[in-house]
Amino acid sequence: MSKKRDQLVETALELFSQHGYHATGIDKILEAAGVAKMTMYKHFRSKEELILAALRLRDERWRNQFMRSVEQQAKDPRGRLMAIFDLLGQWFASADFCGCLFINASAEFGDLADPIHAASAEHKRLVMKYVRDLAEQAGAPEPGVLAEQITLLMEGAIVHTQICGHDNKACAALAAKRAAKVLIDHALAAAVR
Amino acid sequence: MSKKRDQLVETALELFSQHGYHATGIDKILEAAGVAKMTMYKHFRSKEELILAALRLRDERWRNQFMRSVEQQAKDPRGRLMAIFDLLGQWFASADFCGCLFINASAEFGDLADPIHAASAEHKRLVMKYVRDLAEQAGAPEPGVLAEQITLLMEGAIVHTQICGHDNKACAALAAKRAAKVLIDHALAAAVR
DNA sequence: CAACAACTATACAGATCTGTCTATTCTAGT
DNA sequence: ACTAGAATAGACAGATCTGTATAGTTGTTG
Repeated sequence: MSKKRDQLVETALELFSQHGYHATGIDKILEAAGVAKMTMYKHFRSKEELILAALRLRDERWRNQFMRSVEQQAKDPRGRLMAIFDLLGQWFASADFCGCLFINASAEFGDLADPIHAASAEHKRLVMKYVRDLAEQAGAPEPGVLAEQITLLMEGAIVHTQICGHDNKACAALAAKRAAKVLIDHALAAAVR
Repeated sequence: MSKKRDQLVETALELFSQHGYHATGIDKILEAAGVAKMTMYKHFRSKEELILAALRLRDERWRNQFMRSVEQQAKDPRGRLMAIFDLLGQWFASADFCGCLFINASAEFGDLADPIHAASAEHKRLVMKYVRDLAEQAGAPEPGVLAEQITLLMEGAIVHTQICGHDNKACAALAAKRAAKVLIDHALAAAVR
């Protein structure tokens, strides 16, 4: 489509990740992207729309990479559920880890009716649905419950790492993985019975 | 101490909870608290110091109430670990639930060196230490590991509820509780062996 | 070349933000 | 009742924010 538009969304994504949404002014994004202000307002009606566009891009990219990595890391559903936490560990260890953009967005835009908050909720819903599908394939008798438990561990690990730092190499991811193993084994053992 | 100072911190706490830190201007706080601007700047050098004071108050109150409730809800350490999630459920169901102020602060002030971020990290450290003590009393062979797992579930439940809403009565708290039960039983079973 | 769309630079409006200054009033302790 | 400290209102500076308006510059395509 438009090259300038892509540059804008890309730059916005980076700056929002690093400094948050309110703290990142339009002018900073424009300067970093090398785009004139009027060009931006041709593409986006407001800052809110730019945020939403950035979140859409992030959601698409993150989920695609997440699902692709999970599926190439293990072939069986149970292994894939476990692989989730290895991927989190890699993510946490990356230099540009700034936490989850959607969790951060929900923190800044707390109103449930806010479109930005709604976009975050939708992202989490989609991630959880994917985990649920894996749990179902693995034969969990209550895939929804297992998926929610695993999702809680994921979100907890993300937040904990963001707050307490990721010096201790993916510590939270390891703890989450151990916990997930117990929960998965427990759920699948109940299935066999 | 100073009545006006207390009003300021109290009001700041409420507004920061509802609208976030950057989005809440000094003027809004002053108006809501019924305090003049110069009075505030007599007590606090800057907005950052007001935020830190609000977080200190919150940390003290939240942890005190949390520990008191946990300890009166159950007498044995294992029951207390489980009781954590009943308390979370009550918290989530309260009308003024806005997520965890410290998680939200870390989202807005992402820099680990930021004093506000550091205050959040310290709060989480203290909460986890308390959980660790409970795990130790319960006889967990690796109390640090169990504490981290439980903490991850707590933070996950908080974030998930904030993002996805708490209509479905403390749903995330229930899922977390079920997961915690499995993890605790697993840890303590290993201890007996 | 001509025409049309995309983009740019720059100034601007109007609001809001943090923090300062001054001059006045309230209030509590001796 | 007097005085010192606390709090007040309100204006102000200077920065920054979102969004608009204008006029000029590219670049592509027929």
